[in-house]
Amino acid sequence: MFRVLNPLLHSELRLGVVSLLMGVEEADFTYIREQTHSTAGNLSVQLEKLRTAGYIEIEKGFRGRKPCTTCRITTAGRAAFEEYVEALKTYFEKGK
Amino acid sequence: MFRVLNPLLHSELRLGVVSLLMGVEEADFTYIREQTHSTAGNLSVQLEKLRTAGYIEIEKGFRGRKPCTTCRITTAGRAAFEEYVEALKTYFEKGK
DNA sequence: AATATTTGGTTTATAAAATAAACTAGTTTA
DNA sequence: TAAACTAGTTTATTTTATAAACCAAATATT
Repeated sequence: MFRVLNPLLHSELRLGVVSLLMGVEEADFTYIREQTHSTAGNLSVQLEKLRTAGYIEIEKGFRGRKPCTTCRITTAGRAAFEEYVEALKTYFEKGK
Repeated sequence: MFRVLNPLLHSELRLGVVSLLMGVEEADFTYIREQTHSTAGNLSVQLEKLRTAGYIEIEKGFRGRKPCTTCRITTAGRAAFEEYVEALKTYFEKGK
């Protein structure tokens, strides 16, 4: 009846990050922090978890002379997100 | 962009319970435990949280001579569930 | 008829997660 | 050049979820 919800995605912030990255080529740390209304500390921790899981890639570079961390979703990340959506549906569809 | 997800509902087990109760008049403890594949201890704790929040009603009675705890969703519970669904959509709709 | 087992849970303890606070390194501004 | 800001990381704290231990009553077993 109810499918298991991938705990890595079933977190408000990580879900926001992945959802955001699903819609763009890439996004940098500051932009993600703004869009998700998260603190830098929390975001840093959650991005690292997503990276460890292989759901995103993190590239540390520079924009001008300032450091700039860029994130991109991976194929595995996309698949996990889509699977999560399917699992969630079991909580909202009538009966089944 | 991303709406806040009610933390009381953003929990796999509590979401399962509420989702289940949305579709039925009432359900007893054992049935809910089976359907959600949860342990009695965990379910007991989570039901109490939902009750405290006013999302469900819990009635302790007897079926024959055995105790039987029956749960029902409240109007507030329904509203919270529907609001949660709307909030979730912001994580899955393109752009917006 | 005593004793073991099962039912239907609750309470308490532990593990895991999210979040916040403190800190670092370098940069820009006054 | 000192203060304040940017862009984060690391560590500590709080919260949450989950599991383990427990309890009372009912039923089944020898």
